[in-house]
Amino acid sequence: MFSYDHNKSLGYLAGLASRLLSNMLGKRFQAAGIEMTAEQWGAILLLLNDDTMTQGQLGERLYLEKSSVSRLVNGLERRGWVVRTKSPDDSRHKLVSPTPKALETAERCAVIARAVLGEAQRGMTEDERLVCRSFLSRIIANVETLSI
Amino acid sequence: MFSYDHNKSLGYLAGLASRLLSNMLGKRFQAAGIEMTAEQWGAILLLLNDDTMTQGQLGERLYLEKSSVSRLVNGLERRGWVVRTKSPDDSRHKLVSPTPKALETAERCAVIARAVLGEAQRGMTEDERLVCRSFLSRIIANVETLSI
DNA sequence: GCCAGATAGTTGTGTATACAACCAATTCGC
DNA sequence: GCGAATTGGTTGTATACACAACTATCTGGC
Repeated sequence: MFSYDHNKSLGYLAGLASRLLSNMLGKRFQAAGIEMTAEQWGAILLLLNDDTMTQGQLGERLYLEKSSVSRLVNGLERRGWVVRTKSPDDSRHKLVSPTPKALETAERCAVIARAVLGEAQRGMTEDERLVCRSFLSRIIANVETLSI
Repeated sequence: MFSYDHNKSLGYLAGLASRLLSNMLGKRFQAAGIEMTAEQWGAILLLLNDDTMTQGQLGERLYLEKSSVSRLVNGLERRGWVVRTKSPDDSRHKLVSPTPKALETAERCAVIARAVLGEAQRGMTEDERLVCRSFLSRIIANVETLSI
């Protein structure tokens, strides 16, 4: 007989957890009147930390293909959370910078995101959180090294 | 100043890990001449274990919205891996059953999937794997209980 | 029995993502 | 310096997903 314990597979569980978390975060944002998706939230956080980066750098940090970054930034720009400018050094680069409006919105999002993460991880010890974070980080590093 | 350690966030790491794993799995399938996506693989595994289920049951197991299941099954049907029949008991239900071709393909996919998972988790102890699996399972259970 | 409400699935639409093909700008080999 | 290769971004296309609106079927209250 065929057997494969997919339900126990790390990939399956990680995908499920992240999908459910993203959905919940998006719905909570929406319920608070904030038109931000979970993915936009991830990008805004990077931009508020590093202030300005090129789309390529954003893609490296988010592990996104450049076309995905392009469309992601379109959404952020449309909502007025970032501005796109051509780099004076290399006019191929587009510099993406967060606006004051992004900061203001992110303050409210952070409260919601912390709450969701906290509720999702309730009952877990700090030690477990650390093991899991480290595990996932190493998975990411390992998969990056794999070739097709 | 604004600060939020998103890079350390479980949701971020889990999303990244699962996305990279899905991409790699899909590419490996493709390289082996198998036209199966990671998502189809997840569904096929469930169907080969339980033989026949309704789309609703499939959605419950995969945590997918019914419209997503509908389109997922479309893809599986198109490739001849499942057949859809109306349930005789309740003609609203569509029964989804795997075909012999699905079993044959899955045997080959399982080898690839085990290899990818193994490579992704290399260097990790069995104990860490267990902690992480349990952690993610509890995250999923917790998020399910949350209300908007 | 019948009609209102519930349930299963499909289709329309919008977002997220990858890959391929393309354009524009830069850099490198010579 | 100039043409070729490289790099950064955009657009076209395809898959994956959610939500809303719809259809068809079933169930329960009466």
